[in-house]
Amino acid sequence: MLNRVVLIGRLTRDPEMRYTPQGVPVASFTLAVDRPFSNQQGQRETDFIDCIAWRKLGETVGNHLTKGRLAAVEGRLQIRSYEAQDGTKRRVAEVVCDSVRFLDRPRDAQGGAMESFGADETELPDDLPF
Amino acid sequence: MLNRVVLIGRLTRDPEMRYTPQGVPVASFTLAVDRPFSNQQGQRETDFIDCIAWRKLGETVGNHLTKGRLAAVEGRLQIRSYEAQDGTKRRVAEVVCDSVRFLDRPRDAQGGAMESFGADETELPDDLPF
Amino acid sequence: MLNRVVLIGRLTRDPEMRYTPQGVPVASFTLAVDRPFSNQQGQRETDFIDCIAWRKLGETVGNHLTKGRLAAVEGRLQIRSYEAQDGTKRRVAEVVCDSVRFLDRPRDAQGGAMESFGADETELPDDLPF
Amino acid sequence: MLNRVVLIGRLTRDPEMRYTPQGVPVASFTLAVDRPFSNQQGQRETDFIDCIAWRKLGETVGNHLTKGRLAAVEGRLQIRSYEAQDGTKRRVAEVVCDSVRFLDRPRDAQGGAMESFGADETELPDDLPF
DNA sequence: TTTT
DNA sequence: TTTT
Repeated sequence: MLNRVVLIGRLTRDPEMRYTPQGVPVASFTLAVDRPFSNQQGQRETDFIDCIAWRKLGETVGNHLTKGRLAAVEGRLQIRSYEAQDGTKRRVAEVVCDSVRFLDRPRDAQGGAMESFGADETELPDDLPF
Repeated sequence: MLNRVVLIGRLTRDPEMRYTPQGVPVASFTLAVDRPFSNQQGQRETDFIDCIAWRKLGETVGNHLTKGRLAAVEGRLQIRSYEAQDGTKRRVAEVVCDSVRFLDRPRDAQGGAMESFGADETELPDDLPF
Repeated sequence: MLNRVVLIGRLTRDPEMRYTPQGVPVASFTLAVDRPFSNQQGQRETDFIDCIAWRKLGETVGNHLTKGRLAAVEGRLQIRSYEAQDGTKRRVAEVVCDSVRFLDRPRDAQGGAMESFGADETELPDDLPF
Repeated sequence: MLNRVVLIGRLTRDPEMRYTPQGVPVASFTLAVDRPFSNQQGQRETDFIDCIAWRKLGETVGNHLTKGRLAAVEGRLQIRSYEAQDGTKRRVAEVVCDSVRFLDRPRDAQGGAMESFGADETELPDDLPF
């Protein structure tokens, strides 16, 4: 019923772009998200979380995000089931992004504002000041 | 840049419907959200949080939610400034809803599924199973 | 850096309790979380999301939650890697709970308040009313 | 019952430190959070959201955050009611922080990791790798 | 492996 | 009262 994920982390590599047979773009990337605490050996651990972004948001991710960049992601956690080549059932967890914000390199050479993109970006404000 | 609020609480009264001059519906309601801890006097405290829902989501809220109902709200926290009658500046905080889920009365008399509404509800899935 | 998950769903079965060699309790359960949209075949899909709760929160979950119950979970998404019997690397995703709220059966026979438990539950308020 | 806020924004000024009569530190600051959409006049709007951090987290905020810094905040939305000098009831909204992450200046001169602080920071991991 |  |  409710499924909300918010992550801040760094891309482990450049996003991978794919296109459906219908030409719908989808970007895949992995965020390295440090855990808040050290483990019992005093080491900082990291979760490597797969993310996907569809359509315009996917294109924006593919065009602008690169390995090492810091990003904030909002989305929902999706569990996909599939059958592996050996016939066993496997499950894949990934965050389907509703929005992706770029948190480093806040200003580009032309002095433009920090890039920030949402799946539902539009010229119409979400609430009108009537 | 990122502004995400998730609340679960009960409506303190029936939602109030208004319409902009252009006829855009907007529902206002207040959620009573119990704090997780008791205060030093051993009393449970409650935050009364104002929420608004625009357009179709607003109509759904106005048509289905009533005083006392349990709801989960997702949205963003908005601070509006205005001038009071005495000329002083005031600020109002409210959560602009992206989605509202109804958490009690899970099945109606006809055995229908639990009602659940999102601002961006559509027949198109957010991610296509290609 | 930041890793926050909020879910509302129903338990697919009773929680499973385990204890570490040191006696630390941990409860495992799976939430069925309906997706907000129907897919292209007009079917409602569901994500089955594994959750774990440690220590006192785990005991509370084990003592009170049962198959079919509606719950709200807050936590962080953890990806664990392990080696399968066939020597291949596998990954498991699970939500490590910070808090679990029980959303149905809001009042018990004695008229007590809705049960609600957090990992950090305490008599000390998080912010003091000085 | 559930009250979760996640914000990313910039401090509008240096945090203000106070101490309760018992000596408990509390830091107050305001985050400027840009809205994702432009309004009908094509202007980007901003929400100015008051935040407070108690105890050790408050001290860390006071010691490290300054005007203009980019930060991610997790917490809960609290509505405080009080009586103004003219006898009218007023309400104040503020986010009580559970954790604050510093998002710019990711590495210090010594090459140390990005600073990141949580109210519940500890050497004990939240889940043990048993 | 799945809940309503 | 506001940040970039």
